Amino acid sequence: MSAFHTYKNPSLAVDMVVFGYQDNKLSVLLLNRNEEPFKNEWTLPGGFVRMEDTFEETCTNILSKKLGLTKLYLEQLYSFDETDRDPRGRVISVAYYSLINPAKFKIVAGSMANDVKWFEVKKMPKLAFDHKKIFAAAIKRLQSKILYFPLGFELLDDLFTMSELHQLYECILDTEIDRRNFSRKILDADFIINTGIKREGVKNRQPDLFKFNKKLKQNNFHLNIQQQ
Amino acid sequence: MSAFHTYKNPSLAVDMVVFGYQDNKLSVLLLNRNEEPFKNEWTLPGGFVRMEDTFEETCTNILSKKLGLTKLYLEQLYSFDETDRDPRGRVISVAYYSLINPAKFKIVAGSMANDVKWFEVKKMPKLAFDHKKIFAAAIKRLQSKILYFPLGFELLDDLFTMSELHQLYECILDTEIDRRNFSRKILDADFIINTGIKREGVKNRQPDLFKFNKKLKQNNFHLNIQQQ
DNA sequence: TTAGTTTGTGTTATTTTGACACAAAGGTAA
DNA sequence: TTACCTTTGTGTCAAAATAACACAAACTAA
Repeated sequence: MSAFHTYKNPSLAVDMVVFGYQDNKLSVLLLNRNEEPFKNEWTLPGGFVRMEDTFEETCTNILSKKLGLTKLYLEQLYSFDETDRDPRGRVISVAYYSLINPAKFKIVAGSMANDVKWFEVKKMPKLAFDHKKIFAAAIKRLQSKILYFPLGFELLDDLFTMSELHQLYECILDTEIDRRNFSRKILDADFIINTGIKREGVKNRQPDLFKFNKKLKQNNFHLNIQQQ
Repeated sequence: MSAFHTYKNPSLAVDMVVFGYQDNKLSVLLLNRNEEPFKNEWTLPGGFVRMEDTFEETCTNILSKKLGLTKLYLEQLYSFDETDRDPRGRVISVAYYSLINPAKFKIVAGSMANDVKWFEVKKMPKLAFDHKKIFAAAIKRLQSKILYFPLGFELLDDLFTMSELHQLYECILDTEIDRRNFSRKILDADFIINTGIKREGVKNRQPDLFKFNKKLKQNNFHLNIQQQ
């Protein structure tokens, strides 16, 4: 195409909605900006995409180098393209969301921010740019995807009890789920049945722990939980 | 962010999977390129995003100016970012898919292509770039979304019979669906019940035509059709 | 008219779901 | 240890959803 070099290109960035689960609450990691625009306001972690990096590489670099987070579940969410979404000029944002177990990491505010903090999804502050919209899309995706894909395990320890999983689902879906019916649905799910996931007792913990094999994630299941 | 102007930005393009339904077959619109790279090979329609245009504006411009298609259903699919996906250099592709009723338009090959043709999804030629991957993602999205959102109507005339709709679903999902159970599910769907969609006889056509009001699209429903 | 096809309605067995009873197991405090 | 409470596992059952199919009415084509 002859026009290949005649266009000026929009800038390209990634923004990430990093979910963590602690104390039976779902939280999101936010940075307090130390530069204009939106200085001292809260934003999603993000950064520009370099010519030689893929989106995932960009995400991984930002999270690992600046926040110390590695080996995360990452999934592309949507690309946000409104022409006025960044006051500095035209910036496309490719949004990703990530699920992490906060117990496994120490979050460190790098040079890019005054502060880094977990905010419960029900107590979010005002967000800079169009990040409120990105956050809303991420919550919606998480809520719908967890019904047919075992996302929840990313947020828990490798070993967890059925009731921990149950509470996680109630928290994410923001609804009550009958404990006994939930348990049966999980145990009937293909990814448990087909792969022989183990249940075992572990010292000093309750006797019904699941041992979760990360390889099981690929198997689909469907919970069909009714929203209240 | 001080780095705002120090990055060289990847080029940004949109590519579109335009679905049409004719003769009880689902087809996709492809262009035959008249320039290198991939000269004389088939590709999805697409083009570069200008600084002042959103993705949807870019899509609309390409489809209307070059192919004569207007007022289309458009939905963002995914953004493809592999660094080597375009031999000319780094090009991000934001993929959209579109549903049109081919009977309403005359497709014209503009200056950008040798030829424009509908290809049945089961008889696709080799595609240039990574467009095979984009096409596969679009089919998958269409198949899953049609189960809970009334997408199918975009592909039919404003008036259509129940059996036309039934055949469309069988075709898209590539499975057999019991005619009588399907009919009941459609009639029980919220978007029919809540809005009082009309059924009426029309001269010279079968007496069970639906009159489809475009405003109804917003209402969700769930068909829960079993894949064979 | 007749034969064949398409379409609308009804029936039924099976499966899935939601709600809940109850017992077993584990923890805690005396 | 016992008594009591909490947590967890299994079972039951009614209601709802689903899949399969019978049959009659309407239409088409000859």
